[in-house]
Amino acid sequence: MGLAKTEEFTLGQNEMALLGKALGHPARIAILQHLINKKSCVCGDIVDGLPLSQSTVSQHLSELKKVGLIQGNISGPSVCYCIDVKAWERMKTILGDLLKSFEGPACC
Amino acid sequence: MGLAKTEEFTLGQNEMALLGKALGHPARIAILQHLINKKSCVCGDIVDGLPLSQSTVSQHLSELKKVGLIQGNISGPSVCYCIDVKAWERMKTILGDLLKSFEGPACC
DNA sequence: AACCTTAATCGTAATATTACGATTAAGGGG
DNA sequence: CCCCTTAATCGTAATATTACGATTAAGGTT
Repeated sequence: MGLAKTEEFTLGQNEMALLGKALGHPARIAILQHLINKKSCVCGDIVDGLPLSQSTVSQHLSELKKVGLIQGNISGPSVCYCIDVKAWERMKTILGDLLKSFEGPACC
Repeated sequence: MGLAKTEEFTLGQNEMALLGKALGHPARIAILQHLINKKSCVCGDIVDGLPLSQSTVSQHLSELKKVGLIQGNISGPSVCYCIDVKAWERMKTILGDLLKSFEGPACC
């Protein structure tokens, strides 16, 4: 059906999944890396650094904004995007815990 | 177009994105948690623990298998799924590095 | 061999995602 | 005020994802 049955899973599982989904496209990874490296946070610069059209990049930015990982601050005619520190810390905790939670060996 | 332009991004970005995508559904998170907790690795038990049909769970299992995170071992009439230790370690490194790579503060 | 169990695959439908060009809205600069 | 720049949104199209029932294939059991 294309509609994920989110209601049937725990809040934690859904939160992890939303974070995973946000990281689930190379353009969004590239955007985050750009912001992490603090090359610049201006939207136009992000667009210039990606092999995608302005409208497509804008869509990816709004997906990242939707899960709270980035924040957009209007700065004159342009917009400055930055990592949201608290959201990043939360992701670090949530995904970090998942990654740490498996200690081998495999069961079979 | 619905077709991600993977060729235009780096291998690292694509690898991270594939891992993110694999984690991008609560059912797959639940499956991984089940295997991590080693409640059992039998496919039927995984199906019983999820609010989804057998065929849908099978699809999620095959997605996880596609990115290498899990492995299926045929055991008589049933199949035992387990975390792939090496793939998990790699994910830990790759996503862990990304998570660690941002040290605030935000630029604006 | 006939049968049951188990899990993958097929067929199908609904919804989501990705992408782009065009348009819009908002902020400066002349 | 008119124009240019900037970035969001709209409209649209192609492809992907999610989900389920039905079928298939493979392994045991009797």
